[in-house]
Amino acid sequence: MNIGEIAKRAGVSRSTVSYALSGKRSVSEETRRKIQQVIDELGYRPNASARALANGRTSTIGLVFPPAGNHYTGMQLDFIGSVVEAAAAYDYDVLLSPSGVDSDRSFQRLLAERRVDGAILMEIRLQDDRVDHLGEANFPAVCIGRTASSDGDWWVGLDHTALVAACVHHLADLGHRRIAFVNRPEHLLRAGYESAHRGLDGFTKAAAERGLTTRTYCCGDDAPSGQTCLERILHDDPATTALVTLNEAALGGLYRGLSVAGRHVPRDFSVTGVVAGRWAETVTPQLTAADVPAEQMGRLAVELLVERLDHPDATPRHHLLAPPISLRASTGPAHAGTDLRSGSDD
Amino acid sequence: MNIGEIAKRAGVSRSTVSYALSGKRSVSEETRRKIQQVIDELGYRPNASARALANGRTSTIGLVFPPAGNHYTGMQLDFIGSVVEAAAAYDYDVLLSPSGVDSDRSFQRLLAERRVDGAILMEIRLQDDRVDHLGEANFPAVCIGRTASSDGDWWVGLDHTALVAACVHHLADLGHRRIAFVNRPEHLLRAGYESAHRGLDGFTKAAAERGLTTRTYCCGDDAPSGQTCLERILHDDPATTALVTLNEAALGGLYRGLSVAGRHVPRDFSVTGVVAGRWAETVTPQLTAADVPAEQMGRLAVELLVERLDHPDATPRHHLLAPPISLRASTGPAHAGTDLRSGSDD
DNA sequence: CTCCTTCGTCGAACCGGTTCGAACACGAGC
DNA sequence: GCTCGTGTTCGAACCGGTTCGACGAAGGAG
Repeated sequence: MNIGEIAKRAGVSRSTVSYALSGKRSVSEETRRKIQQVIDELGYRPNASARALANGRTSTIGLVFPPAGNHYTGMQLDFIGSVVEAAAAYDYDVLLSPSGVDSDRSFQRLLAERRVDGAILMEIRLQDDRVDHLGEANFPAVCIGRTASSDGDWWVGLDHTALVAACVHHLADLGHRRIAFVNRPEHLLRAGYESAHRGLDGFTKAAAERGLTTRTYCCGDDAPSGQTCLERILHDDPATTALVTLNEAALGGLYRGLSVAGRHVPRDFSVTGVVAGRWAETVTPQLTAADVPAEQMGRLAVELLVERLDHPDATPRHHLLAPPISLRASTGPAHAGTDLRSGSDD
Repeated sequence: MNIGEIAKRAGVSRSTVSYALSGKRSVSEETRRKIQQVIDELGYRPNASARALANGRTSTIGLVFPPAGNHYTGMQLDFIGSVVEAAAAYDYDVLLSPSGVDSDRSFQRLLAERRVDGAILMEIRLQDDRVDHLGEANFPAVCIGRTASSDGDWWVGLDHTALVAACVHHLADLGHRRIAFVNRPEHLLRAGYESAHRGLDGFTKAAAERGLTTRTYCCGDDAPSGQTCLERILHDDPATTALVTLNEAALGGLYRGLSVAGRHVPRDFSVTGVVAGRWAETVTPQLTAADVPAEQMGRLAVELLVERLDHPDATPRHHLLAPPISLRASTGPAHAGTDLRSGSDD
C-alpha cells in the first residue's frame, strides 16, 4: 500500500500520483479521478517518514517541558493542551521532550536527529543554555518566557514583574502594610527561573514604592510545602495580613495553613497572586489573582513558531502579556492596620 | 553531515559506517576508532526520518488523549508526565494526539501515515470505536481503562467498581445512611466512559448491599459545576451526610458548596472518592480517597506497549489496579443519623 | 503545412539511512 | 599446494516518497 501500488492500479507512474496529491503540477481531470478512486478504495495515506525524508520537513514540533520530578502545575497542563490543539490546526503534530537531568540526550534527539521542524521551550531561565544553543544553531524555536538577553529571540511571556507589582498595589490600596511573597521552590530560583526572579523583582520594587514591610519565601510545588510555608510566615511575623504568590501548586496548602491558624480569608488575611484562572476558582474563597492565560499563550506560541517556520528570515517577534487582576473573593481591606489608607474605589 | 560524509572522511564505505554504529556486523577495532573520531568531530547523528524509513520503526509512541475542550484533570497531567519519562527510558519519543471532535483525522495521521510504532489510549469508553479499529488492524496499542469486551486487549486500568464500592463501605461503616454520588459530566456518561459507568455500578451495588439511601449526580469537570452540584444535592435531600466522587476537577467546588451551606467537613458531612493523591492533598480538610496511581499507570502502560512492540505475537496482558483508600481528614462518623451503626475500629 | 507553446505524463535521480550478497585477504587444515 | 572458513569491507538495492528534465500530443500562430 505505497505510492507505487497506487500508481500501478491506476495505470500511471508514481510521479503522477504524487503530483495528483500535491497539486504541484497539473494533472488531467480524468487521471486525477482515477487515482483518487484507487486511493479511496485502498485507504492509502502517504508514509510520514518517507515524506519527511524527501522534503526535509517532519510536520512535527517539539515541546520541551520540565521534568516529571517537578510536580506539574495546572497551568502547564492547560498550556500543553492548547499547544497540541493549535498545532493540529496547522497540521503539525507535537512531540514531547522532557528536559530532565540529562536534558542533553533528549534535546539531541529532537534537534540533531531532525525529529522536529521547530520547538517550543517551557520554563525558561534567565540564563538558559538551551536557548543559547538553539540561537547559535538558528534553530526555529519559541520560548515561553524570556531570558535576560532576549533581543534576538522569539518568545511569548508573562510580565511577571508587572503582574506581581499589580498584586502588591492591590493589597496596598486595601491598606495592607505587612505582606509576604511566596515564590517557587528555592532550587528553581537558584537555577535562575525567569518567573521566580522577575516576580520577586516586581514584588520588591512595588513594596518599596509603597513603603511596605515585607518578607519573601521560597516554597515547594505542593500543598504540604504551602502549609509549612504559611506557618513560617505567621511565625516570623504574626502581624502579616496578606500574601502574594506565584506558586499555584502550593495554593491549597497556604489556604490550609491559614485555616489552621484561625485566620479567615479575606477578613483576617488577604491572598492574591498569579495563577491560572481555572485553578484560582478551585479554592474557597476564590482567589483574586492575575489569571495566567495559559491557553492563549499556547496558541500564540504555536502561531509564532509556524510563522517562523514559514518565513525563516522573518525578524524575531514576541508577545508580552499582562492580564488584569480578576477580583474574586480572597482579598479585602486590612482591618487592624496601624496606618490604614483607604482603598481606591471598590 | 550525513552518513556519506562521515564515510568519505573516514575513508570507508557508507555501509561500514552503518555497521560500526549498529554493531550488526563486526568492524575492525581500527576502523571503528577512526569512524568514531570523525563522528565526534562533526557531531554527527543519524537522521531519524531516514532511519525510520529504512527499518520501519519510528521509535515513537502515540499518546491519544482527550480533547482540550474538556478540562484536564490533575491525574491526566501526572499520567502524561510519567508516560513521557518511562518512554524516554526505553528510547521512545512521545507524540501527542488529541482525540477531538474529528478524532479521525489525527488518528489517521498517527496510524495510516506510520508516525508511531504503537499507541497508548486514554479515556476509554465501554464501546470504543478506536479500540475496535486498532484491534482489527492488530495495531500495537495499550488502553488506559478497559472496554466492555476487553479480552483480546492490552490495558492497564483502575478497578473503579471496587474502588467506589470501597468508598461506599467506608462511609457505611462510619454510619452514613444517605449518601450521594458525584460522577463525571453527563455527556461523558452518555458517551460510555468507562470510569463513569463502572464507578456508578460500584456505587449502586455497594449501596444496595448496605441498604443505603442514595442519589447520583453528573457534574461538570470544573469547580463552579461542583458547587452547583452540591447545592442540588442538599436541596434534593437535606439529610444527605456524605458523598463519593470520581470528579477530581469538581472537588474544590464541592467543598465550597459545603462551606457555603454551613456544613463542616468532616463533622457534618463526609467526602471521599477516587482522586490522585497529590490533588487530594490540596483541599482542606485533605481528602480521604482511593489515590489514583497515575504515575504507576503511565509506567505500566509504557512497559506493556514496549513488550508488545518487542514481541508482536505475545499474548495480551493487562494490569487491574485497586489502590487502597488513604485515610486523611475528610470523613468521619455520621453523628445525627437515625440508624447509626457503629464504625469498625477507628 | 510548419513551428512553437502548453499540457499531461513518464523515467530517473535523490533524500539518508539499512541490509544483503559478494569479494578479498589471511591463516588453518589436509 | 589447494581448499576452506573467517573476519572485514564494499557496492548495490531498497525503504516510500518528491522533484526535475524530457518527451509526445494537441492546439494556436504564422
